[in-house]
Amino acid sequence: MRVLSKATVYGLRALVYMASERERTGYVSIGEISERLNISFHFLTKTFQTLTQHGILESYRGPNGGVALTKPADQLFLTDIVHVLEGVDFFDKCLLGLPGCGTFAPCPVHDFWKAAKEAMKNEFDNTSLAELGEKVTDDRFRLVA
Amino acid sequence: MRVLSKATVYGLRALVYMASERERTGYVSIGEISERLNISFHFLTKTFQTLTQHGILESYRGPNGGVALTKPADQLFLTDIVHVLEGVDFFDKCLLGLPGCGTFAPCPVHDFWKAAKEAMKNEFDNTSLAELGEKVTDDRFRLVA
DNA sequence: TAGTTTTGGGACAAAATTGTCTTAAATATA
DNA sequence: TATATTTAAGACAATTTTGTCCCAAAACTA
Repeated sequence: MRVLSKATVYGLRALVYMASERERTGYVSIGEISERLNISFHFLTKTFQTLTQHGILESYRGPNGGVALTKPADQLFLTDIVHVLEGVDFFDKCLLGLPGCGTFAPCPVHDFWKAAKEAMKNEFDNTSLAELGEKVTDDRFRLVA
Repeated sequence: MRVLSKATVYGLRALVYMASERERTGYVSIGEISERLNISFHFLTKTFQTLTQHGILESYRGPNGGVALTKPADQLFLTDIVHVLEGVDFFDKCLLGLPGCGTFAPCPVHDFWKAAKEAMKNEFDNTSLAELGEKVTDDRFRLVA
């Protein structure tokens, strides 16, 4: 049951890593993140560029440059990231791929799937990067194989 | 939120179509299904071949040949199909893609995701092709754009 | 100013998924 | 037996996703 593309998975892991570095101030370099999390530097860079373009991150070039969250981590939610990286229709797709599947013209699994999506969206709406970062900092949860 | 590959989506739609043809006896040709559901004939054929190889369908060649469910539609569940087309580890994957993510070494979203997967699996375990086929027969639900 | 570090952006390659086509094998019918 | 119908199987192409590489632009440091 694969729900997120690799680009999104890497982006999320990287953002949670940033959020987990609580006390730290200033920019974090993409090189550091990619090393720590074992993610391809260039691939992550591209994902981060779209996050920057969409206001999730701000970046700064040069020595001591890098990226930083534009808001405190407790104000950035999974839904925000997923909307940018997977599209705003992420929680709005038919399980059987039918375009325009809805209450008026539903597929046979519409009712169940609608509920499942809502539960998922609810969780994503209420889970912040800060919350996930803390779990990593407290060391009971991991971000890397 | 895309969960199933196109191969699985097409396969499922086709199977539900077969189940929806209640009174019918004998084989249904792949050509008929692909026409009715607007699915590429050759692509569907390949998916059906793997379903045949895994005992979900039986096939018969020649005039009046086609495919048929190996069991009554009320004894075939979504989980059966998904296990064949997506793999038996379908309900067992980490949202963040970490290999071996589990209670002992969880990712930060493990608890939520585990529950979500269980809910999903529970629904798939208990939804039969017959149930979905009926919904289509009764005409309140659709399988095609 | 020159050199180093870092992101930005594009070209490009590899791999996986999706889709098309051709031929063979099995079966029925005339 | 010859022909038509249907699935089986594999080659192949197109598309999307994933991954790599190179060079430019921005910023710091000496």
